[in-house]
Amino acid sequence: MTSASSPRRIGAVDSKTRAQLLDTAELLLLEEGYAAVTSRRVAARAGLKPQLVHYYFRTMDDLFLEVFRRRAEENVARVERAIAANGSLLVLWQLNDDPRGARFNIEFVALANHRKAIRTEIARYAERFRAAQLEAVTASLSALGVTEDELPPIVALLMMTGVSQVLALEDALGVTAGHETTRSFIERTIARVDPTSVDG
Amino acid sequence: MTSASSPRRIGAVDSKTRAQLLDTAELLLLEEGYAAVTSRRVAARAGLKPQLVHYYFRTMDDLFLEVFRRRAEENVARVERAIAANGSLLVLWQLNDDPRGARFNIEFVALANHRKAIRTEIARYAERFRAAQLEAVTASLSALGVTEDELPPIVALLMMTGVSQVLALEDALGVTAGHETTRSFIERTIARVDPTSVDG
DNA sequence: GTCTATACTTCGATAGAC
DNA sequence: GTCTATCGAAGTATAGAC
Repeated sequence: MTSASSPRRIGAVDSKTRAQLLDTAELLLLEEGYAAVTSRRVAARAGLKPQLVHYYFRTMDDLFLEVFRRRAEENVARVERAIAANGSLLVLWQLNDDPRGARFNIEFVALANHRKAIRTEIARYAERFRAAQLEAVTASLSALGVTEDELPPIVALLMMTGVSQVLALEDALGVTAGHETTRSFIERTIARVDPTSVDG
Repeated sequence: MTSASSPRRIGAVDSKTRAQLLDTAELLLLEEGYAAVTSRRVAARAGLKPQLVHYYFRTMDDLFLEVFRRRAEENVARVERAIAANGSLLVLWQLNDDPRGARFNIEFVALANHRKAIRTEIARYAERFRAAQLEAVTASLSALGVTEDELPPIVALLMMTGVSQVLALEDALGVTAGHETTRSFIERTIARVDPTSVDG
């Protein structure tokens, strides 16, 4: 499905150079924010010519979408794998408590506010990711005898997601007061309600 | 203190036009993200000439900092006022559960990642804001007989902050599944532990 | 697949007239 | 305080040679 409308040539998706550009774009995104991801800067950082960016990606939006999709697919897969192996609350928390992933999210949410074409894609992923995690949280809480009334799974999940986002976000600013207290409290609480959780 | 080093003229801080530029910059920031806040676009949206932006703000960083400071001061003041009047958990939650404020935060955290000169200022504010709220949460929980062991105030605060951030962030993407459940659960829980809380 | 060359746009910032 | 005029840098994107 090589999009017939445009006469322009586009490089193969399995190209090594293409992958390199995606890696560099992601690096730049995390280090300096989405606004630093320009064709010139990505190319310079990768030691390539700027025109190659446009050879592999028709527009910069295409590049952003590919950077996003690649990591998003990996994240969903990682969560599903972890859940299949051990869907405990502790594992879910540890998957969420990932500064790099959280910063990635922040950048793309901000980018979605700037480039509307990207918003839909991110929203779709957010729903998929949410559903996968919700299933695991629901199963966990149910197995532990926690009822919907006591703590709805979606609330537990949003809390987990929210706290880990804030921790990562503040980390990026250099504000870390109370972080250790919070992390250890959460881990202790999980260990208390779910004795089967084992730290890996 | 009119910064002697530069020969360049800078407009008065109490100028009406200056305030208008700040309003417009903030509007643009919320609607289209920080990358859309350029001198040309701010001016166009305000019905003014781009050069006026540089007349009132030496650099774009200065403009961003002023937009940030203005709202930050207001936020801190609002929280302090609310706490003085009624420092209940419910009021604190309602102050945090403000989509506009949360989106403002996201944009500036992302901006801080892009413009390092702005990072320090945001971090300083984050600490101030955190301290003001922490004081109120600590007092509230203590008055309710909740011990540090049961729930450290900083943990309660980070959870509140985190959840409201995630709700606002998802709202912006158009993802709202479970939001109502979460809001009502939090409000019910607060009402349960703190019967003095009265919805306003 | 990568290069040179290039068109066009938008940006930040400044000088100087009014 | 606002205007005209203007620079130089950086951005996206395309055409066509190799």
